[in-house]
This record gives sequence, structure tokens and C-alpha cells, in this order.
Amino acid sequence: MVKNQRRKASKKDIILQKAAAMFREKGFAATSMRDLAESVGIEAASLYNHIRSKNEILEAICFNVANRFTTNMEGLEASRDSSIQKVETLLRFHIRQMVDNYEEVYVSDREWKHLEDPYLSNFQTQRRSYRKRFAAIIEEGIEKKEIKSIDASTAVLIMLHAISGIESWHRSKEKINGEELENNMVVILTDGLRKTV
Amino acid sequence: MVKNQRRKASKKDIILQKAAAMFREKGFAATSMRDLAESVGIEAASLYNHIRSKNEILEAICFNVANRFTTNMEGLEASRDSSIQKVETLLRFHIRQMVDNYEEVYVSDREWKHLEDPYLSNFQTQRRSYRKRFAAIIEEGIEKKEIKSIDASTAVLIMLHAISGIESWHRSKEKINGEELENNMVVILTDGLRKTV
DNA sequence: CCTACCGATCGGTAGG
DNA sequence: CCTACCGATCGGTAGG
Repeated sequence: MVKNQRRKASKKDIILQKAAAMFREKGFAATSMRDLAESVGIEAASLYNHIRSKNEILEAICFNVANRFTTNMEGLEASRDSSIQKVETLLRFHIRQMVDNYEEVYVSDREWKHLEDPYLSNFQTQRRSYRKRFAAIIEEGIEKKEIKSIDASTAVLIMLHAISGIESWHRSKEKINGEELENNMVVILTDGLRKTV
Repeated sequence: MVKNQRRKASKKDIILQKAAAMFREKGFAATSMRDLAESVGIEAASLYNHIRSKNEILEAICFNVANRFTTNMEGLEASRDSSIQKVETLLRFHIRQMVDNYEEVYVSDREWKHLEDPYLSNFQTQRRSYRKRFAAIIEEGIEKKEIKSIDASTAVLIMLHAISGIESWHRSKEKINGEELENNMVVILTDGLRKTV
């Protein structure tokens, strides 16, 4: 789950993983290094043998996630699918990331404002660029008459935020399974609620 | 904006308003009472002549917002509109709240986890109940064949989170106006992206 | 990886 | 509404 490479999870990986879980539950600012150390099973001072600072942990989480999405976007842009298909593929990728790795994805989504410069501005730039590329795909679809003539940035805003709401699905007791969730979300976002006869 | 009653904004109102702005920008935990005092224009100790604690401020913000939404829901449930119309009315209410009073609405949405019991559990109960009532409207629409047969809780999740994303619209430079935003969101959420011929 | 400890800052109070 | 101050806790370091 944490690393899909051959080598086993290092202590640093464990720290990042536990940190993502705690930052998600309590928020970055409200999580102390002593809280984190306890969940890892060592003393607070010992954390600093693996990481340089509390902020470095947040940087690692945010950029890991951001790079994963950027890489996926590059692959998608190279494909020959129709625009609406590209949107659906993107949607499913986001949903699956949020279902499977929700802790780090959620932290990257919600806690990035606690980054410090230059990381903060780098992250914001990367994020803005990603959204523009997403919007460009939608605009392409509008030109090709595959997609309704709506404001592309508003559509991106809706989709990205709707997906980050999957966090609350993880919290709920009576939850439908991940595959059903994915299919329902795709239907609602691409075809809407209203029943057309 | 803050109070639409006859009396002018009290110092406490000003504190709540400034607090909402700061909690939104920096988060509840990362905002210190000294930060807040400075933005109000008094010393930190003087805040305590108007409020009892930092947490009391958050409670006031969260329950103000929650009660406003609950009241609106009661009016809506009493109406004779069709289900899909009810959903649209609800959507427009949420969007307008988020466009006009985004600071407190956003804080109520994102920072409630810093509430302490018994406020925390009261808030969660009220929130859960609201979502159930929203889902019930959608389910009613499905039965009446006005709405596609989708999972109602997933639809609620999408709509509420999409709307809370309006926060990022406030941040963006080249933004379409509020009315356009509202109409675009309603179209995308009720009719979807795909162009149907 | 631990013990011991640092300066800074936190939310909040006393007393006027 | 302010000055002065409190105990607690924070992120982080020294030294072993």
C-alpha cells in the first residue's frame, strides 16, 4: 500500500504513513510531533533521525501525491480517446486514488496551505497547472460537441471537490462498496441526476 | 452582511467575523488568539471580555451556519415542489450561501472537527440528520421517476462537496460572476457534462 | 534511539 | 480594555 517497490517499508516510510493518517484526522497544525512519535512507537526526538522537520513530512506527502497525478495526466494527454472518455478516465483515476490512498491524497488536498515557501508556491503552481490541463480537456470536448457548453473551470472545480468528498464515505458506517461508489459518481458527474425520457 | 438585524454589529460580532476569516485562511489550530486580537485591533487578553474561549468562537460559527441550513430545509420540506425542483432549490441555496458568506460557511464545513464534546457530537448529529433529509428528497425523486436510479447518499456527497469547492472560486483571479457560477453548477449537477443529442 | 533540555509560543487569568 | 504574567506544550537540538 505504502510502497509498491521491492524493498520493504523503511522507518521513514512508516513515519510518512502514520503522519498522513494523523494529519487527516486532526489536521497538520493540531498534530504534535509527540503525537506522531507515539503512533510510530518511538520518542519524539528520535523522529529527527529520519526526517528533518515537521514541514518536511508535509512536503513529502504533498509532492508524492501531486507527482502521481501529474504523471497520470501526461499519459492521458498522449492518448487518442475522445474528450468525454478522457474525462471519465481522469474521474476514475481520481476516485480510485481517493478510495485506496485517501489519507495521503486527502492531506495533500486539504493541508497544503501549511507548506512553507518555496514549497508552497511550487505546489500551488503545480496544482494550478494541473487544473488548467484538466480544463483544457473539457474545453476540447466542448469544441467537439461531446460536452455541453458549460464553464470548464467550474466543471473542474465540481469534479475535484466532489471526489475529495470521498473522505466522508470512508467515515460512514453503511457504505456501499468502492466500485459502486465509483460508478455512481461517474454517472452523476457525466450524466447528471435528472432522468431523461 | 454579518447581521441583518436592526442593531449594529457588536464587538462580539466583529470578533466572530474576523475569526471566521482567519480560521478559513490559516485553519482553526494555526490561528492564535494573538493573531485574532491583532486583526480586531485589541490585545489578546481583551478578547476574553467578549468571548469565553477560542473554542466558543468556533462553536458560535458552526452552529450559526448549521441552524441556518436546518431552518431552510424545514421550509423546503413543507413545499409542494417536485423532487427535482426541491433539489435545485437546495442546490441554489447552498451555492448562494457559499458565494455570499463563504468564510463562516467554509469554516463550519472544514473546521468543525476541532469542536469539543458535547458540541462536537451535537454538531455531527445535526449534520448527519441534514444529509439524511437531503438524501430522502433524492430518494423520493427516484421513486417518482424524476431522478435517475443512483445512490442517494453518493449524490448528496457529490453535491455538498462540490459546493464547498466554491471556496477556491473566491481565491481565483479570473472568476466568472456569482450568478453564472450558480447556473453552471446547477446544470452540471442536475444534467451532467455529456451533451445529449 | 533515548534522556535531558532549550527558547518560543500557546490559551487563558488576575487585577486594575 | 490593558499590563503583567501563569503553566503547558510546542518544534527541535545536544550529546551520548
